[in-house]
Amino acid sequence: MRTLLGFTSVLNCIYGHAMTTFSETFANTADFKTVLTDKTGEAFVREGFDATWGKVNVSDRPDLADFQCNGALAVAKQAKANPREVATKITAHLTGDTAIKSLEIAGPGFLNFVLSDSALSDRANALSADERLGAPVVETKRKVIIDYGGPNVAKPMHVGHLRTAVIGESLKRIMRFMGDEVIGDAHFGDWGYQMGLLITAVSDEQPDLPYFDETFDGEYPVHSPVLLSDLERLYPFASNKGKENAEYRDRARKATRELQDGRKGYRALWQHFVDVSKTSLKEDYRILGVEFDLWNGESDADPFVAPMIEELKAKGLLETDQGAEIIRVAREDDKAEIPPLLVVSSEGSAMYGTTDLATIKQRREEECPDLILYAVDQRQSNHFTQVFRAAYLAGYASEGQLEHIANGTVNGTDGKPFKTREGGVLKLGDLLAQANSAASVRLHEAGLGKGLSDEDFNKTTWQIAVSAIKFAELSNHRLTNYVFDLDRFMVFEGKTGPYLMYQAVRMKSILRKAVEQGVSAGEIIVTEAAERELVLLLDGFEAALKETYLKRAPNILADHVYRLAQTFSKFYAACPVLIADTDAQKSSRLALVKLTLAQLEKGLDLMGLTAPEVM
RNA sequence: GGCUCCGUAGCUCAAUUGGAUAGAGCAUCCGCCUUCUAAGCGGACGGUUACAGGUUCGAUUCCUGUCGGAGUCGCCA
Repeated sequence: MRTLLGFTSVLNCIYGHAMTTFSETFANTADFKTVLTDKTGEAFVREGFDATWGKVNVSDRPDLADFQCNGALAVAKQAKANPREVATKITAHLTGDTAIKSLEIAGPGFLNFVLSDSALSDRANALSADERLGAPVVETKRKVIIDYGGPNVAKPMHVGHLRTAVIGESLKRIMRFMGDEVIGDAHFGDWGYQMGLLITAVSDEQPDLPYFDETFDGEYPVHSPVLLSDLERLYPFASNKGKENAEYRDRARKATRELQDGRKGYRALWQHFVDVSKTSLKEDYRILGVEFDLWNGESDADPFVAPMIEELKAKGLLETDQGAEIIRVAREDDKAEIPPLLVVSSEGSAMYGTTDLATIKQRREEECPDLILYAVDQRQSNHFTQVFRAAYLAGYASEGQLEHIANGTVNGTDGKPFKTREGGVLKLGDLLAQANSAASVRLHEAGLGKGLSDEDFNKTTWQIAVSAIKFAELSNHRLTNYVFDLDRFMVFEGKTGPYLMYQAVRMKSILRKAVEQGVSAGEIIVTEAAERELVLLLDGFEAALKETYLKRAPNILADHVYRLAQTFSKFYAACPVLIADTDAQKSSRLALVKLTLAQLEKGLDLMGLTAPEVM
């Protein structure tokens, strides 16, 4: 379910900046990787090679170096030269830099950079002073709509809905933080045949309601005649009956049509369905920390369908085929056969793709986005190919402005699509409650949270529970068909959300104690190995965010955040802060803790998580 | 059958334009709480990256094929 809309064209959008596609580049780049890349690139240029060969990466041999450049190998291959000789010439241009403690040629021609402690100290202090904690900003701000969620009326959310909600929310936060203007749209599934099914089911169960009396001209009741539980019960019932019983199906279709044609009682009843469902959905999303800017539904797109069809006709894009109106979207070089987009079915109704296409038109006219991302299951990839091509043909967007951010499926521990042990669907709300209960038990077992009020204790367990679920989700690449194993997520040991929470809590604890003891943060002076490692990690925030942004892959951010927490934990064990030998060391390490906490909390926030004060 | 995605340690997952010794967590084993929270830290064990070829100085990564899994292929969404 995706939405639609569209009235008349808004000229300044159609002919304005939205037709421009931006290259995705970033502004402030002060991390070691970039600085070293610039320097090394310059060295390559001075040897007559392209600067791009100077790309420096974090070393994958931390025992040998902090950073490395593989460019000499590649350029030598192209120039048919000896890689070690090339590397020698490059290093000659890089001597005399005090930031570089050592630069060595290793193996077949790798350049190994080791940075000086003072360079690390300087960088750490700069990060401390940077309110963005080293995060990059996009060079050109764009307006982005992210379409994620896709919840439906009468269908409770389940684990499958977690994927798009959690990934979409994270991408929204990341892009927004990096400077884009981002609108999150829930794209509520509130229209179509399923609504007709519900109306039919309610009319059979409660035929005396005024909604079904066409002669009724009074005020319809304010309160809904159905509860959420009724909808959840009626929908599967009606859906099955519609499949088995042709007469029932026809009644539901008729109801659908009448609803869409504006039959008053049906509209009023439908509004109750929408309100009841939305209230429940919003509660689930609230717990998950997912916030939409728009709750546009498919119904909001409905008024735009008819004008759009006229427009498509006028443009000569529509073709009648087997009684339906279609747009052909196949291309010469297609490997797979891409079927045409069905705009009007042979029964005269709007289809899934119709709604989506109209939604693109609506968004263009109402929001004029530079980019629309669809965080939707990969199984709909054909659908989006069709819709996107149709949109390009219709001029509702230009090539590259529409992207399907596909995700894999969520499986159970048996490798099949997730089901409860009883074989049923586990409702998201129940799942969250289970996780919360597990967190509560764990906290009690550990004898923690005793000093907390009931309210704070409850808040803490939810933060831990949600972190377990969301981090498990986000640490997988979005295309992975991952196994959802709540028991494993709830163990709270190792690479889990609660681990991240725990490290944040330890940092906060140190900060509180520092205040008590009158220790204040000062200049960071890096000396210990654990400090070096931590600063290098902090420096990597920028690169991790860039990568996450370009690939629309929050697992890269999740990995950075985890490694940051892990590296801090190592530092925590190796480098006492408040009981360090000297005051300067205390101040330095305290500043490092503050910086680490700030970046960790920012990273958590970008994943839609918040750490408690105590756990 | 066509097309898409996937196949990495016993399990769940990573791997930055093709780079050095393929990394984490869990599980198993060994250490570490009279210093800031042990939901922690250190270490060990664990791999023919499904298989067979090809390109390359170098392949988990690119190409071809085989096997295995998932998905999808116009009037559902």
